[in-house]
Amino acid sequence: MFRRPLKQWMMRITSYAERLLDDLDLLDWTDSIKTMQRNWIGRSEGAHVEFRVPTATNADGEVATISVFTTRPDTLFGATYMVVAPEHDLVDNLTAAAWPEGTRDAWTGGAATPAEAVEAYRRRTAQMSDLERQENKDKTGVFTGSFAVNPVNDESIPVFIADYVLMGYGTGAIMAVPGQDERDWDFATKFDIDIIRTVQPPEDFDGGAYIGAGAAINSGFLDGMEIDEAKAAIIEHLIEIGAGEGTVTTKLRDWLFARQRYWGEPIPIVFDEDGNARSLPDSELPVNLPDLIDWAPRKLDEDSEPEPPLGRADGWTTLEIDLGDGLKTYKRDLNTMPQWAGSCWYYMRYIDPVSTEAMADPVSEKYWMGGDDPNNGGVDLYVGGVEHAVLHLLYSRFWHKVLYDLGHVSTPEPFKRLINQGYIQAYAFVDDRGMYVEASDVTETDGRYEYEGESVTREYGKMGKSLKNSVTPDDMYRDYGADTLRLYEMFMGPIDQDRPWETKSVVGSQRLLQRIWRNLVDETTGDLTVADIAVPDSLNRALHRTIDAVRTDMDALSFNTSIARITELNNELTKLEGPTPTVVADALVRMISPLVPHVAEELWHKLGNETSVVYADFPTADPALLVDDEIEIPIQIKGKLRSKIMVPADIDDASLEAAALADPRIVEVLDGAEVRKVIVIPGKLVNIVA
RNA sequence: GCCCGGAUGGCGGAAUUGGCAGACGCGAUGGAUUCAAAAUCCAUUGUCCGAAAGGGCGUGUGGGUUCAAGUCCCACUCCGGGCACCA
Repeated sequence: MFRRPLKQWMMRITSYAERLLDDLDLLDWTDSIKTMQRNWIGRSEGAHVEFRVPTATNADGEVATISVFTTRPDTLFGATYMVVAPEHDLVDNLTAAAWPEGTRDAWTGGAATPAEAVEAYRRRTAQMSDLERQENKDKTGVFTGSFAVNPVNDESIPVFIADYVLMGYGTGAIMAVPGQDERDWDFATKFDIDIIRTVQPPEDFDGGAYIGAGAAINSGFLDGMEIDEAKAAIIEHLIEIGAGEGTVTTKLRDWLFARQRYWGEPIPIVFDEDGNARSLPDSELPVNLPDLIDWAPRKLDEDSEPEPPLGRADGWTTLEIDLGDGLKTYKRDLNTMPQWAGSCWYYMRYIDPVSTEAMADPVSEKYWMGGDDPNNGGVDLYVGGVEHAVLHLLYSRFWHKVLYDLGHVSTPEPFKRLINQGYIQAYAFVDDRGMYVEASDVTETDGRYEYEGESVTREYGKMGKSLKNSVTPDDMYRDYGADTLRLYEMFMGPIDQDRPWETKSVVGSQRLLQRIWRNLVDETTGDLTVADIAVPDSLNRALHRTIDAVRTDMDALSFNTSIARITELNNELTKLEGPTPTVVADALVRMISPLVPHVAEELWHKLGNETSVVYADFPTADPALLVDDEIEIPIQIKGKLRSKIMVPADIDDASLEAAALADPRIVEVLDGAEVRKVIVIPGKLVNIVA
């Protein structure tokens, strides 16, 4: 195995970073997903600062300058060394011919010259995987032999290379301020570099780097300023002396959009004999994958040019075409697109799956995406797992914004409302070596768990191979049917909450369906037990309260409480003597049809309907039946419930207070005590302070 | 380490703006039905004291605000998820 840098296609998502951040405000998403996206984009404000290295030159032969990004320009006076990433372009230029006089042994990595030290360190870094680099937080590095000049005080400070500075973030180089940065503190301590505090820590502070608030010290004209003030002042100064400016950086990197795989959309680019990329005309699109029998990559050694699987497609890798300057032979790009290429905009095609001219007909697009109010448009409801929080949902937003800028879609955002359904989690079991064991083979006796005779401890987490705790719903489907499975899953709890897969109470969902069935159908004969009779008043009120509640709850995707309300209504039917009134049966079946489509459909047809229940409207509550003439009001004394009274629903506050104070139970409890205050919440309660 | 989310009976969970904690279901207990059982139906079920009426306590822990706190504020604990040398 060896690592090889490749030249590949990138999408410049970073140029959309600000808009991806700002437009989160347009979205009806949870704060946690928005936060994850914000953190992923990782916007931070700071400054660029230029450090001259008088002894080195850049590629143009001018005096080399190292540009750094910092969020703490106010600490510039405390910069006692610099670090550039080992992969940084300037490293070769910065590497001095010999160790300067007085170079400490620890800085040289044991090498005779800076060039040798740098070479050895870079080789070591290149051999480490990114993972190893992240895991090993011990600071390492070597001195380049060069010194940079701190632009604010002309101090000479040593320049190191070290792998704790990442090429992919900021400028790939830092000014190190050990007094105010923990990583720099660790490095400076290990390599015996000066530490100058530039923020006054509190008196009781006895730690290393101090990153809290405080007044500037040892910082010339900044002394005494608080951090924000100092930042503004130093940036102004840097601009004046031409050594820097305020700037914004993001963690978000450009998006690597090429894969060296067979399965994927081929990239519609060809190369001429000089290696210039040319895009293919519409008439050549789409570029289809060639048939390949063997798509394993060719065997390579360290010196050969890497080649993706499509390189094996003889007869496809080149084509003859006239791209405006005569018939010529071109080489195709052999990379394919990542899976995101499709998932970023697939939803657009649902709008119009038949158009051969466009992604979607613009009129349909505008209608379905709500483009009449662009800032409020997008897919009405997108339900998906939280695992898509930062990749799919960010790429997709970016892609959609590009289409928006090109005028192909009418809204700046693809998904208006997003719901993340919770994970179904499961218990996992660990043996005494700390290894996970197959959860399905664990047995429980009296709250203790055993696996192959050994005692194991129970944990809890996301289902998957690593925890060996996956279960499938197949058994439940086989034993109870699809409707019961659906109903149970929705009844288990709020849609967005993680919860354990626990199957003991599924029988309750099955019972509900059976009880609904028996309230409408005679089990022995299969005949309807529904009659076109008047609905008793109390049942009618219960029906309309249920309709009202279920409508509200379903709108809120609160299926568990919807089901509870339906259960209550059905319990009323169970208590009812005689047949079920038709209007109740009709409304009940309409209400359950989104939850249990198969059972509902069958009942719907038994009720005499010819067309499918999916075309039936959801029932509507009669507002007149939602209000009662008399209501029950709880009466508290000093916040404790002491009695309840029935009063007319439209009672005024004074009468309610009088009724409460006249209640025999209250009179008894008060026992003549002085009433200091009475709080009346109309229609809710009365609280007496005595 | 940092950022999100969560904690309510034996269990899953319910509770618009602070306003009757425990809806609905599971489990459990008792009863009806049955030769018997399953299934079904009815009743009880936070906990402690009490025969009952009724009362004390009670939403992870400790404080606070309020007539009133699961809900608001402060400080923690534990659990789940994400990110992580990001300057």
